[in-house]
Amino acid sequence: MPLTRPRNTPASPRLAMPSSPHPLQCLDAIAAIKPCPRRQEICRQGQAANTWYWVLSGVALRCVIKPDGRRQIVDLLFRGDFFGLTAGAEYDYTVESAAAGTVVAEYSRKHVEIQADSNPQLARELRQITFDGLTRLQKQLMILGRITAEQKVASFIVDMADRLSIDCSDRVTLPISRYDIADYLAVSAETVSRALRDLKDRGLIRFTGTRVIQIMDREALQDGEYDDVLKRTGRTERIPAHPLPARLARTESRTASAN
Amino acid sequence: MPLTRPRNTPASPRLAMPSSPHPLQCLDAIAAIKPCPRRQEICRQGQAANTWYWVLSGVALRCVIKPDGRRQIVDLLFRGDFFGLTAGAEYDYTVESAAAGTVVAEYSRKHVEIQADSNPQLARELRQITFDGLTRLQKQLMILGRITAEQKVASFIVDMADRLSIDCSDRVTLPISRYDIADYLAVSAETVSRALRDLKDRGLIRFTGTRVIQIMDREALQDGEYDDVLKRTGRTERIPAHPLPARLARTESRTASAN
DNA sequence: CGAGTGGTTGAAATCCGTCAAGAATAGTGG
DNA sequence: CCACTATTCTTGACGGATTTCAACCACTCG
Repeated sequence: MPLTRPRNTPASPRLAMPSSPHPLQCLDAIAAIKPCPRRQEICRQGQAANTWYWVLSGVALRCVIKPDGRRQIVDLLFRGDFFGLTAGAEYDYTVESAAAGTVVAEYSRKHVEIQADSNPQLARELRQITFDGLTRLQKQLMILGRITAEQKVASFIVDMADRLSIDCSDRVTLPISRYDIADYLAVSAETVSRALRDLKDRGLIRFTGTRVIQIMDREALQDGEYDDVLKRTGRTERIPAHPLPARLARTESRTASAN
Repeated sequence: MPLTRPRNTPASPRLAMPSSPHPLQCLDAIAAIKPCPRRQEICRQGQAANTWYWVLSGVALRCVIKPDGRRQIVDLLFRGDFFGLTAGAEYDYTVESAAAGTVVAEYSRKHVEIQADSNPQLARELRQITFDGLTRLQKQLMILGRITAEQKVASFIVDMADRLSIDCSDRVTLPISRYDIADYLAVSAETVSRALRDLKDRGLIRFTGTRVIQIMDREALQDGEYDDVLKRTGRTERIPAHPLPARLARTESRTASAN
């Protein structure tokens, strides 16, 4: 399968940023493009973990079913994010697309690893990719560690703005429903709704649409409560870190399509 | 400096390494051994991430200060675990020893990476190490995602038993204080104490010492919910409205604890 | 022995999940 | 373009769970 490369072609008109190729570019030849209808399972917990994925567009949810039967969303995946990498032989999570127009590239794990054995640069990129996943998980861990639901929701908004906004407009379109946000933050959907209202009433955010938020006071959102200066330390900024492809190009208006 | 290493380390419970001695063995030459007194900082958030660490013995806490000033412990590190691997150029967490007799091995990140460039096997091992870290974080995410504090504490106990018990005696010595457990589970120390008492009163665990626990009913500890009412009632799924993944059938019987 | 740490317990206020119902929105087919 | 329906989102009320503040106990160490 020849495969149209995501880089500078299909899914999105723009997304150039031709400076650096994307991490797995040398593997395009073995990749398969897979468009996913809304709510389709891409990989399932328990299956043999033979494929690695790269999100080309849209949104995907990495989730696990908790012992009490509820769903816990462990990671949100947007364009440029990878998933499918595991420690064991099987996936220990399920990934499903969360928006129409979601497209992923599939890479054979075995082939990638063989390639990596003879390509140190690729090996480094794989390491970097995994580190990025670690960073996302740790960030989420910090959000779940917040005490009040309002703080969780506030942190979530800021995080989404950081990941989805190209410009610094502090405007963000929530990529998932309130119910999914609830499963992501481990609170009830009703609580999410109430927290958003409270944040609005307190003037920290403003709504342009049901899912479109204008951040009015980013500081207060992050700090959660009173904004002492006690935690004055180099606000660890976003880490563009590794040569991610065009991930930051025009992500803003997504979700607009369909749904 | 050839160093003695904790052979049978089960960094990843499953595919341990029966074949190779330890992942970074070929790097012993560049490692430095560092004993850490209790409560000593091993690396600090914001510092240049130039060193990778391997825990030889004892306990270490990987933690971050939350915007509200509280400490959140994001990972517990025992013998055989690695830390210090980051996506960016700086550590985005602080690691401190949590028990007397903690010893770590220090590896120069640069040297390791150079080695890995010419040693595919090492590169794979580094990947595996990182995956193990991912697995730990996801597991912790699941624990934080539990609803009640009692479920969090119960899950924590089982997790500790899995990681620390050599035999399958279901007996475990908690490696950290109630306060640290609280920071790890994002609840108050008082709640941890009460949860432990409740678990004991319900017969799910038994205390041999303040920190020594005998697990009496592992099933009940993991599943979290107590016996009757709540669980049946077909309350398996809420929100019939939105397209939840249809699984979760798994709510059926589960004999009450007894004992 | 007194100070310090770690652990436990009680009481009050608050927060959140659950249940229930109603509004707003999007999608579909005519 | 409209009606119609399914989904998503919001709001209220209530009870239970957790945080907070406080005090008290056990143990260790100088």
